[in-house]
Amino acid sequence: MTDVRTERSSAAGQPTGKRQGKRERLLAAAIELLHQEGVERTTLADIAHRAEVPVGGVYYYFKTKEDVVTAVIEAHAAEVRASLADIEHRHGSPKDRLKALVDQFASRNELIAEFGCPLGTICSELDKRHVETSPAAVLMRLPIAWMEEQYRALGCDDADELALELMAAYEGSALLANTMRDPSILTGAARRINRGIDAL
Amino acid sequence: MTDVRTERSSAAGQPTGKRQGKRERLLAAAIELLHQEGVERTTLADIAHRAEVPVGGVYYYFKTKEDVVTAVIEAHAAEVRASLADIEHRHGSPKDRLKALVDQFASRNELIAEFGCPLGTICSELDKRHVETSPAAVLMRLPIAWMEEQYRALGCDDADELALELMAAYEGSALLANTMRDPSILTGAARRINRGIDAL
DNA sequence: GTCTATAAATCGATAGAC
DNA sequence: GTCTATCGATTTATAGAC
Repeated sequence: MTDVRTERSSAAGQPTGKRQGKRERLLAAAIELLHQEGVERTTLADIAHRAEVPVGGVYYYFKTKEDVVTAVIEAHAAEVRASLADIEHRHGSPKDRLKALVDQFASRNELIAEFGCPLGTICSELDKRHVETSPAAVLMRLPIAWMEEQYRALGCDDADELALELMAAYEGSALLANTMRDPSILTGAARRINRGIDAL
Repeated sequence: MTDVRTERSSAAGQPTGKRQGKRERLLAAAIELLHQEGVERTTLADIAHRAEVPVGGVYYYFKTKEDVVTAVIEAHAAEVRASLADIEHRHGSPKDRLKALVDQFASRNELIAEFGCPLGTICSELDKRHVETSPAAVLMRLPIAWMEEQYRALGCDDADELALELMAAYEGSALLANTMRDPSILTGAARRINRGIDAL
């Protein structure tokens, strides 16, 4: 639906200097499809087709489907880390930083009402593959640990609980907004969360 | 793992009087597996095997896999309705009723940390089947509408928002508890929610 | 190094035996 | 009415051609 072309013709550190952005296209397609269609319902053929890459050719860039999932998780983690670093760079006070994160959440309300939170849905789905430690759990811990830092900088003793509460409020609202297909559930949640931050 | 045998040898309104509890066993197995393994990962063979019914025999009791899913949703809805009716019967005041619901949530913390909220996970997963109105959305609306009634009886103008907030806090905490495999996230959430109800 | 053709396995569903 | 045997479609993965 949306055009996610992060093309960069023959750049980056590939061994041979003869690569177009095929791996990047496959990864971008996988990120979209795993979010919109779900991990289990997305086939490698779907990914290859959206990336405009030959169907069997996926296995040249990824060993297995689980490798694709791992790459998607790492891409999400990199994006979250970059977002948090950007917020830290743009805002000095912990309160402003927390509210900037809430604002950033709010900028994707329509997408989340349609397909759910990218982090939340993938965590929920990957939990069903009973691996010891879910590889998606790191995605959740990134923003939570960061929020805990901010709350701690504000002098809150229960910084860990406040961070969990904020994330839970957001993820729960994302689930309800997605289930009811109603983005306004997320705007209401953002308003309440911001009010709580101001009242600290 | 847990024994869900709602056996009732040849009862209920079947056309012929010659039915053991096979359909009931299949439904009970489906309820468990859809929760623990997920909708997409659960096969009809898995369900038949857990119900100790011949593999192909599922199709005598259910037309298609989607029919099984529909039956599971309806079973969940019936259970939720029964729980809410029971709470209304046992408690007179809206505050006590809301807190009784939170207590009931809390009684399943370990199960939820292991497999997620049965309602939340099925809503999240079924949303990926882009049907107009998700059949699982009714599951979410049942407790939300009921909570809204209680808040309205307490004289809250923003009863709808309070109900959404409570449900979101619970579902978000369930997702985090499941992702981190930590039931204490749910006990912390329940404590906060109860505090909010008392402060009304 | 890249991709086509195909193997191997799995799953939903059906036809028909008992 | 109940269930066995099997079909057809799909999907992951590989072997090997170019």
